[in-house]
Amino acid sequence: MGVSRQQAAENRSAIVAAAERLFRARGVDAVGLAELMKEAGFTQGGFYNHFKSKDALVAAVMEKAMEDYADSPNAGSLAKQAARYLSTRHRGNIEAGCPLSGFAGDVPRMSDAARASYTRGLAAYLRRLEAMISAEGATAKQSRHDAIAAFSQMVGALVLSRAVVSADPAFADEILEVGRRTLVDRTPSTAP
Amino acid sequence: MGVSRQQAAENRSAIVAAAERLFRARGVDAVGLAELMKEAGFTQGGFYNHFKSKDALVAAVMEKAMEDYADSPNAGSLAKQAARYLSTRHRGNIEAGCPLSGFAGDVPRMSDAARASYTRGLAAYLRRLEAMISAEGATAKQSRHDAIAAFSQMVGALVLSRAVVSADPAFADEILEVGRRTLVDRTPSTAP
DNA sequence: TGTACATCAGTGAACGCGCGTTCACTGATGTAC
DNA sequence: TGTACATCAGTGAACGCGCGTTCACTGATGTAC
Repeated sequence: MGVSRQQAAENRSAIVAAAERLFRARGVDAVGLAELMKEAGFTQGGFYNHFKSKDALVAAVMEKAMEDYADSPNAGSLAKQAARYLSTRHRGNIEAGCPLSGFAGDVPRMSDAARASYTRGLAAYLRRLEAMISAEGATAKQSRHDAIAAFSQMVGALVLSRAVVSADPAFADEILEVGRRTLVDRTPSTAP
Repeated sequence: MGVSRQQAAENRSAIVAAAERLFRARGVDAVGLAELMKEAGFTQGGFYNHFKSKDALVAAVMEKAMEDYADSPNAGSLAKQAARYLSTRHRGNIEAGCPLSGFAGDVPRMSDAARASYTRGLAAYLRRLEAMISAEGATAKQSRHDAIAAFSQMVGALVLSRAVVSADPAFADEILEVGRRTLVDRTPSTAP
């Protein structure tokens, strides 16, 4: 068709963005390239002008998701972050929510490149939580410990709540509620 | 071939068992019926003598996984249960480990029947944890809260550790280690 | 207890379909002179 | 600045393949008498 280099780069981004949405909502294997390209506004054949395989796209999606998430704004305090993370709104928004929980279950089955991106993304996010906890007065070591513990709690509660929400919404809400209470009311970093 | 009813029932169980292993290791979509039936020791065509569709098999797998897990032995105390749950051994054994974490990420995309089984299985497992916490002296309400919080922590830590273990094993170990410390050294149910 | 027949779990080939990937072709963009 | 040509992102049809599912057939099991 003849398209400027800038336009081509934008088109590539559109493919990655469409793929991220579809992959998160339905899983990588359940989304075909034809559907994906159509969703992004192109025909099937153009895919290989941008990626050498579907696997390469998956890696690009993970890279992009982690990059975007690193640029997302902080809530201000760990308690506020947890309250937002463990909201029904976030639970319902798997397509655009935290990719660390959205992709967590699928990552072990992805390519080396995708897993490496995920791992870097998780490390970066934990550093953000650490910084927030540090700023609230904890030691470095304690901050790291608390960040990992708090995020495990957040991811576990979100994933479990999502797993049961359609079959038992009240149960799903209870899981989020307990998570919020645990993280918000926690004794602030004073354990030995 | 002509096979007794008991033999047929055993064969069905073999199919479900093979499916559970393969589905957990590679995901439902990545496993074909031909491969699955071969793994169970049969030819492809026989599948539909036992299940009306692949979806029905998935539901049967979930039902069976939850039933088996309900029958698995307790570790004795919450601390011991957590130590076992957050071991590198359990992390490496996704095929036979806790199905609540093994399937957690995939459940939202499964059929109503599979999601209902999962939800019942989670509720049952939490009741077991509650009973253990109760026995350690907590009130009923506090036990429920603690069970949900502890299990969220366990699932989150295990899922995250599995996600990063291949790219950064030390990081993965750290996540498990923090989870164990948090659950084992926790103040025992004395918060308001 | 013995015989005749219905049942149904097994086999293995075939079905249509959508998958990931390849291909020949188009034509505006970008470069060389 | 203008012309000639190479580049390459796009199209859309086609490739082989493995998918879930269906089918006709087999023959030991289980039932009826």
